[in-house]
Amino acid sequence: MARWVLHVDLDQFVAAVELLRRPELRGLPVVVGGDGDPTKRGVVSTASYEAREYGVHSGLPLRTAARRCPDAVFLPVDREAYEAASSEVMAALRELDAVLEVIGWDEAFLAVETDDPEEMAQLVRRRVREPTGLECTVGIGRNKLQAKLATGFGKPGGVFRLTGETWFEVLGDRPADALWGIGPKTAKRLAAVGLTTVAELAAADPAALAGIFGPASGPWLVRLAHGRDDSPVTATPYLARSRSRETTYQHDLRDWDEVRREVAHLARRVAEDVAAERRPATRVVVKVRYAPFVTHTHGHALPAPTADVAEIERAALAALDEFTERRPVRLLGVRAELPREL
DNA sequence: TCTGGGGTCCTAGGACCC
DNA sequence: TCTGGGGTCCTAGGACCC
Repeated sequence: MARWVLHVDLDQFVAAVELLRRPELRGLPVVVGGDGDPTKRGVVSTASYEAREYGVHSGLPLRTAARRCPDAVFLPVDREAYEAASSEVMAALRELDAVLEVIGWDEAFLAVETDDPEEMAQLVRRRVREPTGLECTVGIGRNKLQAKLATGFGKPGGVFRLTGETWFEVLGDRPADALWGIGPKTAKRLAAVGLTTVAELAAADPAALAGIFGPASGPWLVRLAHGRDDSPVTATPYLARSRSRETTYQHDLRDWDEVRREVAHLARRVAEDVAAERRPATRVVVKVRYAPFVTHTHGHALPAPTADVAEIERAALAALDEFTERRPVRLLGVRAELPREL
């Protein structure tokens, strides 16, 4: 029997959960994001396939979505509902004879031993659909990278296999940012040195790219373009490296006393989250996004690791004091870093 | 009328030490 | 008379992902 990696990805997950409890919306353009009011600051969390026809997609400002698709039904984000649905899906996947690595609300890898991965993928789709009513796509690969990329070609509701034998045939002529980990900025820098497609990046000299992108990132980009990935599928429980809270205000804050109160409030919420982890924070960082969307951070290591609310609040306010520009503020955030071990 | 919230990892530059 | 070189830690910022 051969080793395969399956990547399971729920189709339009957030919208699908909403459609389950509002079947009357099926077939309509549905947009989930913010508090459901498309005149406010916020972005699209997930758009139904019908809404995507209008150019509405995740990350799009709600106001833009409303302009592109005025007839869409806008719904507020309901985290708890999605977390509950996600738990159901992951529980169903855990029933399978495979190593399960959960990588998000709506995504997971499975390491399986089988001679018929397509049959296994269809089994996965049934095992998810039966208890939850949710559809998913399954990508098949020899490693996580191949499986993850395969999923995109199987959507929606399909199964797709991508291996070393078909990698360049499927992806060679695609733009570099089709790869998992290459975004618009890196794609642009690659294009500037004449590397536009996956095949071109794969043929590039790792040492030359190390000079441009750094000693780890340069060679990694070339490995990525070859579809190489030796990271294991691991069921090891996830240990958070940080906990953070941030808020974009509907109206910019101009009063710095209010900014201080908001940072204190965010710090207390972070401290509660940290305490719930039963691990101390080692560092506290404050983020300020000014009205023109310019973002800065200041932070310090704590004198000693602590989960104490008052100490974390004090550290956050001390970090805030390092911001000397008192211009209108659009967003405030507080992040606590946690030790890697424990 | 712009651009959420919660994360991870990498890089670069300066401090500091031997 | 010219001030090396390497390692590591800390901090800020950037990029990316879901």
